[in-house]
Amino acid sequence: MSKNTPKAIRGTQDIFGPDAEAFAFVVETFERVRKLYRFRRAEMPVFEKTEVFSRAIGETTDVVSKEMYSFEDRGGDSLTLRPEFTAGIARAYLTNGWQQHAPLKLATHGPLFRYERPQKGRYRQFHQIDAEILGTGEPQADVELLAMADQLLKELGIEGVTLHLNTLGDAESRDAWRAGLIDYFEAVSGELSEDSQERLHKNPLRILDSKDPRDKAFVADAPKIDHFLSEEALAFFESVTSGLDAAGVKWKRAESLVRGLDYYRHTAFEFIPDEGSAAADALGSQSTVLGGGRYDGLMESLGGPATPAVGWAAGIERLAMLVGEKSEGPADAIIVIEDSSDVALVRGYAALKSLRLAGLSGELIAEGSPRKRYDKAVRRSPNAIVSFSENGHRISGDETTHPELERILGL
RNA sequence: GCGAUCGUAGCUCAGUUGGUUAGAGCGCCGGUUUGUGGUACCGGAGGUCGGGGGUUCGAGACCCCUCGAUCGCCCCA
Repeated sequence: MSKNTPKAIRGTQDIFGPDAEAFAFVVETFERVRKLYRFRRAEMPVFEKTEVFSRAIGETTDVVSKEMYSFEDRGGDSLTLRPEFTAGIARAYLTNGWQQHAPLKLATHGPLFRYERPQKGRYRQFHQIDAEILGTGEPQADVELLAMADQLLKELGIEGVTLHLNTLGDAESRDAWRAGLIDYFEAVSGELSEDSQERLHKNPLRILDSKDPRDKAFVADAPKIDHFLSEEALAFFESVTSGLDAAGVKWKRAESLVRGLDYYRHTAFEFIPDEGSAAADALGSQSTVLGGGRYDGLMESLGGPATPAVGWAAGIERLAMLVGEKSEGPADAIIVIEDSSDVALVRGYAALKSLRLAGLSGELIAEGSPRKRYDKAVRRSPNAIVSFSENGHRISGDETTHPELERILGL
């Protein structure tokens, strides 16, 4: 490689080979499962006005305050490469009048951008699959969404991952809990980690998540959300959990699970690898594989009418790390031209076309030393090899398929 | 933003306390061999050792800067 060749941008990836196959497998499985649950496809722009994200996600969040790819376009507007799906979907819902379809089940996937330090399972351009149910505040929407997530992980063959579930309550419950936590941690603030002293006023809920042993000592006795839950919020959560039980979705209560973005209310959840599992090992410290929750206040922050909604997103790269080796699979047939005659090549082209019209996959090997072409074909391990020379053809591979192949190729 | 480890052919890696012209395997290209066959042998192309500066008679190796990768912290999917 010349030193003149530009390098890829930090934190971006060129995905190829088994990794690309695993990536495609995740997306294809998501597409299949999403149809089973009757979620409709939507495509949103990759960039939006910056305020779409800053207003929806919250100015003080890390995502908005230091991780966005923002730039000014030629017209002087501040635009931002989407750091997540939900805000853009909410904007689309409002600006297109999708209220008429409520409750609306949407699915999408694509690239997201966050200016973070790259790490295992974390990239600056990364990819997510995403599912949302917009315009309904019914707990059955939460159940439906989680049932789909659960089935998706099963269809991907991912094991050792558990649904961790919590409720943040409604806006009042959440605010009361937050105030309670501040009181509690303020009393011992001198003994908390530096990070948590920072978090105390910015985002006290985050302290509950801390990995620092100094914090953990106090987290166990910190006030629990359950004490602050209004009757309605409690009833909502109970109806979600009983729905999950009925739908056969296994879950685990995670009292200290919070979500980083300001818009979450009520249900919050993450699918996390079990400790010591192969999945935990494969993912490293970026362990949440799928996460989301209810965001009843989000639409209002974008100037829309109060519109309840739930959603989740999952990192395609992280899922791909868990699905195991995927390979391309063998070609149905490879056509080899075994000499340099024009006759053989012409017959090869014709055979290739017939093959593909019949719905079989295949390719042609007619380059390089004729003597070595057959070896090349063998190395690709196709189901069959059809070789042409000036005065004939030969088929190798599973003999029972030869008559069928000869019929298709007109031999 | 902070910390640790690491950058040598397309890939995986050797390269001794600093010492001539930097190596191997795989892959690629060609030749011979074989001829229902992932064979064997021979040959070839491909590197300003991530980049820049410094120390030295001499640097792939030592020092500084920089870029990148990997793994943690943070954050999150």
